Amino acid sequence: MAIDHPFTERLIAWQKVAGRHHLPWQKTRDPYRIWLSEIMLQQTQVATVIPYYQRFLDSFPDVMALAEAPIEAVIEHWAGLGYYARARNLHRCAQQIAAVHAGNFPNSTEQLIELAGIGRSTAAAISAFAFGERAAILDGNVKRVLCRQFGAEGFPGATAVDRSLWTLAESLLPASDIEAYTQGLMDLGATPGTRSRPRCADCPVSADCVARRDGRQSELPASRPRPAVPERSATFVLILHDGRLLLERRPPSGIWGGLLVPPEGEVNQVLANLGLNTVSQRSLPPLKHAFTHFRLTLQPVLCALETSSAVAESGMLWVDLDKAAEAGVPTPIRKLIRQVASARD
DNA sequence: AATGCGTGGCA
DNA sequence: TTGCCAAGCAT
Repeated sequence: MAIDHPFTERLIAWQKVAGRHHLPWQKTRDPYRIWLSEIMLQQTQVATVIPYYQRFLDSFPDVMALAEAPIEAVIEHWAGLGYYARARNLHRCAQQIAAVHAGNFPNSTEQLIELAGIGRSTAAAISAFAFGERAAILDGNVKRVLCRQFGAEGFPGATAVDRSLWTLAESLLPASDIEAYTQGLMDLGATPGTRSRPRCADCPVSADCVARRDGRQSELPASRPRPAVPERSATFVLILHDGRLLLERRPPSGIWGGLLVPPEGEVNQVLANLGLNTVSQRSLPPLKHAFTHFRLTLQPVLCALETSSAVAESGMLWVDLDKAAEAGVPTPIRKLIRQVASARD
């Protein structure tokens, strides 16, 4: 006979004495009631579900009553609970059970998962609680518990991480006591193993917890990666004349609001707008700069003016190249100016 | 494989 | 105030 993992043993023992035993859907092995609770509890907290669960059972006491009810009545009972596809699938599932299974819930995860609205985790929860089947759940609570306990890295929403967590969840299943084990996982995530400020002193598996050992409770599980920031590029025209650089002041709001920057835009367009003629134009190496919400590649172009065209437009000013870096310019512009200044020396 | 789906609680 | 996310699933 296989020996359970220490995590599994401790969790089962803890659930029996310290776990939840009086939730409305725990007083039964009726698969209908367990199924209803599992669907309502998808992405929804226990306290929110309880009143809906009781009203729903009052109106639809068994799967046949639900199957025969009009969809409008089902939706009406679901209103306010959110994720309304769950209600439509619930009704469809009841009708599938009525038609295909003669009104009796199938008693294996394999068959349950074929039904509308029942995925891998919900099928496992139903078959564990209603039929004592040895099957692994993996909901948000369990992911959090496993990531912390075993130090699993990566965002659990990513496919590869999800796969490895399922494998881990399967490997931890107990030889017996699947009900207490499954409920214990949920209870652990709900009570001591909360997302923020977990109460490790009350946790039955904190002694072996990798996150606690390393003080990384707040880092595990990893949060959703920030959406890729947009990439932008912009040409900045560095116009030099008599050892001075032409700058313009940005509008008060927006990026670099109120700061001085060289004119931005396509080179010849910028020069034409300013009524300037150049004797030379030279592209400098591009410079990357990261903002919070986008990344900018600055493409500097160095221009030398014909003397006769050295006339500044309004809103623009000439700044000594040696002083320009300190004249209230943003960091990447300061870098550019320093490069240009040192290249002239 | 990445998104959309509802609502409420929390920091 | 805003962002994050919860007993996930379907597409």
